[in-house]
Amino acid sequence: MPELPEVETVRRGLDDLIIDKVVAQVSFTHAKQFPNDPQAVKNFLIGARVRATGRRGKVLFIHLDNDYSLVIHLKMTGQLVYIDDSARWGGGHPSDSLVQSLPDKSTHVTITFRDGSRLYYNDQRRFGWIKLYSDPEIQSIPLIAGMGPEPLSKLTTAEDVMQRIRRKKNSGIKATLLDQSVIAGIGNIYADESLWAAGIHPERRVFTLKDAELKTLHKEIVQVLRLSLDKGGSTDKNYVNARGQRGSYIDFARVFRREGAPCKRCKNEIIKIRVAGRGTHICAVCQPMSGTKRVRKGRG
DNA sequence: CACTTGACCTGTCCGC
DNA sequence: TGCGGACAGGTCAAGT
Repeated sequence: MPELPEVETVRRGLDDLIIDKVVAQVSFTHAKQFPNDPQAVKNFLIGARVRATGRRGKVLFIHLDNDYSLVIHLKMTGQLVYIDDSARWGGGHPSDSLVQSLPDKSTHVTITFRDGSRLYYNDQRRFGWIKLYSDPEIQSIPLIAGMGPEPLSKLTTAEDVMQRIRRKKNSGIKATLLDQSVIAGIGNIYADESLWAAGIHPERRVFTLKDAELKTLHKEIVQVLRLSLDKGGSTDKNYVNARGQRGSYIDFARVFRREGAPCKRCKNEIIKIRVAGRGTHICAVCQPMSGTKRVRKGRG
């Protein structure tokens, strides 16, 4: 489930790998994954040069030199993997097996560049998509237009984030964190991780949260996203970066997928419950519904 | 209007 | 060993 750290890791990889490449050819298996007018693809994608990469929340951009961009959402199982001859024959890193085996049956879009290198879009469950937009159109994509602030941007203040969360007064705090219009880029993993770190039960209604709790939550969101970025994101099952390599944040996770294991703060057993329709991992001692529990610094 | 639930998909795991 | 069903979760549409 690529969230902000995973998408940003892919973006950084692409930025090293595909800038200045010229698109020569595009193929796809399902129009739902690549829902583009063939004429627009022919006119504005084929022959275009990659100018820059970008990201907004969990949405990835490949900006072309003609004021068009590929807009990409990996959703749950999407991968963007770049392969050239040096990766195929010279790599030597642990992801070689994946690199060697592409394309495979999960490859739904293949972009071939003029130098023969390729960008594969793989998506086991086919929830994600790649779409060509003119740059002005991007702003009118509802998801983009309504998206909340970037949590890691220096321009985003704790006060702004807290105020946006407060507007969802009757919602549960986890549902609020997952709402991309409140804050961009958080998904199930980092919602659970940051709520544990802040000592807040995911079912707490927003109006019950004290300012100090929201302030701590904001701080922990920033820290957990930064840590994950540092670890190259989380690979649960599918996620890999643009070179086909896995991320290692899961090894550092405090609650996510740790049900049955001891809480790293109080040794109580981590349990899995269902909140906002999602599997949710908590320490019921550190994250009480009452919200009166004082959270000490974890060494997590 | 505010908020919650179901649909979209397919691979994996569990119980029988 | 095979099979049905639950489960995984980001976003949008539909429902309460």
